[in-house]
Amino acid sequence: MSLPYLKSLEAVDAALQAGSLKQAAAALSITPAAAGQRIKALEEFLGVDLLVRTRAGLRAAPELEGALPHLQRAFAELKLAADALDLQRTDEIRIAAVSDWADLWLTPRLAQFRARHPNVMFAINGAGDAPQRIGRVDCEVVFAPLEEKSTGRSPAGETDILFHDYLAPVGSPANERRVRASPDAERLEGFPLLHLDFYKDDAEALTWPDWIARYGGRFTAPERGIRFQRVTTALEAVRSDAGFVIAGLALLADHIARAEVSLPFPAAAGQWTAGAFQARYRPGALRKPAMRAFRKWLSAEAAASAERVAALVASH
Amino acid sequence: MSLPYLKSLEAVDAALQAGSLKQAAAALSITPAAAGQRIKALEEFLGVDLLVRTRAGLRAAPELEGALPHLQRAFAELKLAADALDLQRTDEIRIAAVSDWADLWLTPRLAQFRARHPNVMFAINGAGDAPQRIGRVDCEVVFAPLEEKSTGRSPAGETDILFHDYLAPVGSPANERRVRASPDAERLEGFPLLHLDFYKDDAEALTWPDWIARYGGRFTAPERGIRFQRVTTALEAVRSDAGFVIAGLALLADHIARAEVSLPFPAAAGQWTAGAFQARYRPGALRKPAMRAFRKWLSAEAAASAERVAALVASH
DNA sequence: ATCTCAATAAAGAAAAACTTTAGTATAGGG
DNA sequence: CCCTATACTAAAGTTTTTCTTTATTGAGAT
Repeated sequence: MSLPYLKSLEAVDAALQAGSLKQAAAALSITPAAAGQRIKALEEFLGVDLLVRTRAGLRAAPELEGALPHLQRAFAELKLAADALDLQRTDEIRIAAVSDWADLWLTPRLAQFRARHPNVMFAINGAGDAPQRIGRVDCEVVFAPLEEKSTGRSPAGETDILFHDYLAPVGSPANERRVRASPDAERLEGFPLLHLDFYKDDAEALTWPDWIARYGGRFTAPERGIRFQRVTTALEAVRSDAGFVIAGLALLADHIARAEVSLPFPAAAGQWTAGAFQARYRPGALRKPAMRAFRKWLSAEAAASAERVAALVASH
Repeated sequence: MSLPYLKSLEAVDAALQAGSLKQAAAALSITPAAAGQRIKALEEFLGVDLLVRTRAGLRAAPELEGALPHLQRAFAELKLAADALDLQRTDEIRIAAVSDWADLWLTPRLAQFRARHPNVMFAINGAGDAPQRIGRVDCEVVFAPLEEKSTGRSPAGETDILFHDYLAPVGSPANERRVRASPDAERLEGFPLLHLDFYKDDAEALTWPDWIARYGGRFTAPERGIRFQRVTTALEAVRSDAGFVIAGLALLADHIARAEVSLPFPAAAGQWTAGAFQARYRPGALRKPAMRAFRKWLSAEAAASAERVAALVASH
């Protein structure tokens, strides 16, 4: 028992509720012309005018009388159903992201997106202004090796590569000054080396032993020192002059720009990661306009960020 | 408050009611694949499974529980609304036709269409197997002058020209035989002339005075005699040997073929009408598949009929 | 009369929905 | 255990619907 003209009926209901096509159209987020077309299609099919257009607004035509109460109840119920399913709240974006990326990269930039899209709510790693709801996250951000397109079937959903990171030693400005004073050969002499595990699974991961071997002269037992799982905590340590750490500049670009941390050595003495930060979108998530906008924005911001790191590496 | 995924919700409701996608699809007159897609689209959008697919059929997923009663009520109400509007009965065709055409031409042929489309119901000029309903007729058949395409705007809706008619004297077979025996000059001598007003507004209308002047020799006061408004009644008069009438052969072709009436003179002694029988379809009416089929059939039948009259005129 | 606003018409563009074809899993029968 | 029938799913491509844009009409207000 297919029932055709669902959208026409919706428009009729909306028009009667709103009192004018224009307002009904606004309520349905379509143009007035489209609203008129929906209604007209049904009227033509039935060969009856369903709405009486009067100067004072719209009224139900007598032919509609029998159906109108049903219509109104039907759409009221549908609205309840939609609420129960959270169909309405299309303006919520749920993100699960590796927390360092979220804290260091996304959060500072997000204000900008939110300024442009004031009614989009976020839930990032469970926290945020969007209430907890049914359903999985819309977007997942990870640092991972690049997946071969051909490797099996893609895991359903689109994946954007945001940016690679660039690993290089980072220290506090104070420590940087001290290092600059030392001769090259023993420049790291006396500074504790901090180790960050965040990138350790990367195929091109740069460790202190690697770095020393390539650029660094002498240093006894470069593999020793405090290990950090998270970039954020390593960053805190560096800022309190605890030593140098090899970290990804992409996540720290802002801190470097604000001179909260600095590069003690030429940035060229570093290494691009093989993997990259990647955003994976749940299939279906991109149906929401808000998600499409977010994806576009995220990709653009990521590109800008990559650009900036590349410039930093080239110039420094 | 636009509510998206209306069709998805409809499919969910139908699937739960039917117990299987296949049956739901049948109920919605779509393919099972389409039904699955509708549901899947919504599930993806929400990021939740709404239906639990089990060997024993489909069940509502827990996530759906809150919404399900609303959904069911909503679609039940919609169905009521649709019934009230007769949205369902798509297989009814309402025709308003000039009654002579309906009685003499359409009705005899309609059986053939009905054989092909057994579940299409007709209401012709208010009578028929289709119940009385709201709304205007779907198709109007008139005998009228040809409208210039350019004359103003078309009166909304498509118009098909069915066939022109051919006016010529018609009589009963008995009278025909008697006429054939008479010499040409006084061949109409002694026969009452019957006058049919049906075609009188046509630009090329052929009347008895016209005919006598052109083909007929002498006849005193050819404009006198009984006048008939309708072809059917004139036909009755002719069949009871009341005299000769100038009538349209297109409507009488069957009667001529069955030798119920006959042409007392060569058919070439006649005149094509300027106007034609025309079918005007209400805008929107052709959305119904049944209407499209009817239109196609009607046009084909009309063409065949025109062909037949032309052959009759040429041969006789 | 002229202006403004809402509604309508028409055309083209965009998005949704559908069918087709092919493929996968599962239950029942040999 | 294997085969087959059945229901569902996936992907691709096509058709239909729906929407926006642009222009026009018509009614009421200035």
